[in-house]
Amino acid sequence: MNTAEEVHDFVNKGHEQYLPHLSIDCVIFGYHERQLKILLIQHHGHEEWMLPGGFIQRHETLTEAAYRILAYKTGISDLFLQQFYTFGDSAARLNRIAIQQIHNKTYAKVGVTLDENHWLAERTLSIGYYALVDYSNVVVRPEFLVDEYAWRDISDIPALQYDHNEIIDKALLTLRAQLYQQPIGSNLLPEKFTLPEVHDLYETILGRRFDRRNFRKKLLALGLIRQLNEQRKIGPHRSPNLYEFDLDNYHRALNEGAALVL
Amino acid sequence: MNTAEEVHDFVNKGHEQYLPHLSIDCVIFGYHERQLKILLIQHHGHEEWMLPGGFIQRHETLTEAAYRILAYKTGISDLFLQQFYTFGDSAARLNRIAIQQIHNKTYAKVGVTLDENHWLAERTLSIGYYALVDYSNVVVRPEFLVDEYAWRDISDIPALQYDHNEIIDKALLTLRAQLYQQPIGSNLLPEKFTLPEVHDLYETILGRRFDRRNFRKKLLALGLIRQLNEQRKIGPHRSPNLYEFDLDNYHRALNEGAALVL
DNA sequence: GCAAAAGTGTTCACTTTACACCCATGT
DNA sequence: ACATGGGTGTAAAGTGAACACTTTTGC
Repeated sequence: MNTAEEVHDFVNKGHEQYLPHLSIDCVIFGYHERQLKILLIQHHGHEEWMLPGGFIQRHETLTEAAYRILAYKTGISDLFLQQFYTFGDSAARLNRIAIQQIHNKTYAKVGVTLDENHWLAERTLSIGYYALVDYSNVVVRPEFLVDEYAWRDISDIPALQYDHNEIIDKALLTLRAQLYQQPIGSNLLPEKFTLPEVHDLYETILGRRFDRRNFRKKLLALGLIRQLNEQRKIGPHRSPNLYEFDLDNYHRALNEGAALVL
Repeated sequence: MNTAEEVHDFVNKGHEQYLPHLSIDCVIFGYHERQLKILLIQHHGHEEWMLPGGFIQRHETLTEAAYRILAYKTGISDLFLQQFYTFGDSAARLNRIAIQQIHNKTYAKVGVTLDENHWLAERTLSIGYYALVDYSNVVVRPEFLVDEYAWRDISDIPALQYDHNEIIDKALLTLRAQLYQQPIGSNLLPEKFTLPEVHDLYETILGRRFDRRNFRKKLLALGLIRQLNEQRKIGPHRSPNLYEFDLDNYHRALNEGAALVL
């Protein structure tokens, strides 16, 4: 939503287009310079940050909704996107007065006050999706109600609105559990990358250290990566070899669940 | 719901008590005689079977709703219950006319016809939970709209209503994946059990064979089971030893995720 | 020549797998 | 005594973990 008019439309007629009681919240993991970050937004009139999200259109499938929202927020459509949990327990989701107040702060910008039976003020369960993106590919789209965007390091997430901290915790748990079973990486790295880059990616996401030699052996043994006959120049140091993912083996491993990590 | 009156109330005023657009469907796995079965129900007036399920009350949390529904259907409250996915993609969920017709078949029993704006006829996403129960502990509760209950072997599931076959497939996948990471069994077996019983349980759920000797070694090495000084009489054969789960280690392994299986 | 980062192989310990014979029980 | 199912140990292979020195590069 980019104009006050669109926001008015959404508030007044959104329930015709979208399903009430349900939202999608996205934990967008971006990796950059050995740091794992999450995209947060700050709505107008709020101190607290929150996860980007959206609603499900009545005519679209749930998966379509998730991809649409992600593409809208990040401009990326070819990404790793995974539903991980549906949240409906938090006290913050059951307290309608609090929810109404939060919305009213936001929509004050367009001079709207929701009454307590407004569709946006109703109890809403949230379906959590997480995405893995190459940080540097993301061009965040400005929106009328969003004052600020920020990539926050996962070790530095502030207190968020609703139960969004809990959602992030669960997303991280799921991401790490899946990383132990499935190779993830082709979405977080450029097409050609160096071994230290994949290595750092895994160490960062999992918060553990891996022996460089063993790590390389494993990736090669699984056939996930292929060494190229090129190097990268990185200043006053030895030039690292470039590698690429072997996407055939990579996707086979995704499906079969290869134990990637040592 | 046990009377026509309660059903009327539900149809006419259910939207005051329950959240629309959302339901919970339960895949209840029961293990018996080396067979893994799923509890199915058949609504009045229908050929097709379906999964037992229910709606979320406006004032209760999602988890509370799941336990309430399970306890209501099976009479069991101490069970392993796990949310595994939320379904909102199937064409069967988007076709409102088909949904309306299905409901009308059911509620014909109480002489009700839903119009197309009825809350039950709206698009509904389903949050899938699976449960593991000891088959022999379940006393299925009769309900007014439910003609039949059946434990169906997982290799013999008929075509079900809506996308319930897909839900079962996903539940099985998740159950098996979790079984590889977490020990599950204390809910599917009596307190005291023999090694062949656990062994068969695992072979049945995972659809693989395990070497008896290695299987025992593994369970004992992980400290998950304890051998008792008792045997069971099983007719004209050697009496097998009884074991019990070491619940301390068992729950530690549940949390930490011990690689149980060979 | 030196500082910084990348490259590479071997050994040891442990875990997983494979495998076959004897024992207990009831009829 | 026999049919049926349960009990048990050992050896070989494979996998994971530990470990340190050399090479390249730019300044």
